[in-house]
Amino acid sequence: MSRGIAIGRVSEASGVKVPTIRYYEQIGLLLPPPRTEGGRRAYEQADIERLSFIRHSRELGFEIDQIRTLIQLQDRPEQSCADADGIAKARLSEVKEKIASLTALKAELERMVEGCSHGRVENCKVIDILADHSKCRHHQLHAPPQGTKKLDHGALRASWY
Amino acid sequence: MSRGIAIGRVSEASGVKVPTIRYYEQIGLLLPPPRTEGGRRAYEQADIERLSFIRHSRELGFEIDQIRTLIQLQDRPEQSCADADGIAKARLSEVKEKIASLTALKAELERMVEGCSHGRVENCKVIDILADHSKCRHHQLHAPPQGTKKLDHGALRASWY
DNA sequence: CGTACATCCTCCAGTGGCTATAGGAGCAAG
DNA sequence: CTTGCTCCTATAGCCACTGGAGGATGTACG
Repeated sequence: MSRGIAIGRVSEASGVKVPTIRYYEQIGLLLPPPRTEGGRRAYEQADIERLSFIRHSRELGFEIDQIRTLIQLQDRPEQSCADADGIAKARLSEVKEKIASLTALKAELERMVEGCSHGRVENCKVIDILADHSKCRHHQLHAPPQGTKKLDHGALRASWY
Repeated sequence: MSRGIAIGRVSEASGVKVPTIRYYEQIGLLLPPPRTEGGRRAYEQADIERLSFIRHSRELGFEIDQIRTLIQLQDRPEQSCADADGIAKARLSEVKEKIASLTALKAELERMVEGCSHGRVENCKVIDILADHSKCRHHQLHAPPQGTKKLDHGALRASWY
């Protein structure tokens, strides 16, 4: 019995949801495992570890393509780790930038909320500041992170924060 | 001559790209303007102001649906601004949470980068920490923001940061 | 008046990283 | 043998846009 671990167990053990595991296989991030006679995926312990690696990387905000590179590096332990270091450093400066942006954002939102007289909309600081950009202080907040080609196409996305 | 402002001018003046303006019209965020004989959109100054409002709101990370509500409020100046205040406060606590998450993330990335011996992958702290989740410190980092229905479906999205 | 060129139009497909649903098959326990 | 759980594939949807094809319109200049 149990030649291979079922996808549900792998999901539980790795913390990656079942459809996400199948998705990772589809995009070539995870090797297709052998199947049982009935056609079900039969994984091994190593797959759980790989998925944990992927999950942790995603939690740290690395993109799928970067994770692909990191996995390749992991599979060649005799290589230089300069690339891995570079990826991590790039991510670190992204994170620093985002913290800076969000901190400026926080200041402005606080200004809005504190200035709200809790009366009617006509005197509301929240609406006021939104309507008149000149009343705000973060004019240069939104330069997209330098050196990212992938995010360029989504200039104003809320999710950028 | 110039009965109405062309979409290109509006785009320039508001800072919202042309296709995005058409998209906003499509999803009902912006009223369809009258057209010229040739079928081109003819805007007024008020549209530029509305688009500036939208852009600024997006920059502050508000979602389209929230902006819809904010616009409705703006159009009824005699109403209470409690709703606007609520939206801004909700956004503020999201931002605070994200700053906290990112700060934890930054700490872990710094630990990875500092620990890197700049040698081979087999001794690389970066790969090491990614592979073994127990070696990291942010286990409880990623509870999705409470009270957001819209973001629930993207649990691990990198863009969340 | 003709022509070159900028700007506009609609429609549709693609982005990232999944998530959800439909419609079915496999499999162990009672 | 039936109940109920897990699994399978395939497809569509999410957000907030962005980009391109292929064509129409408007304007500046000769």
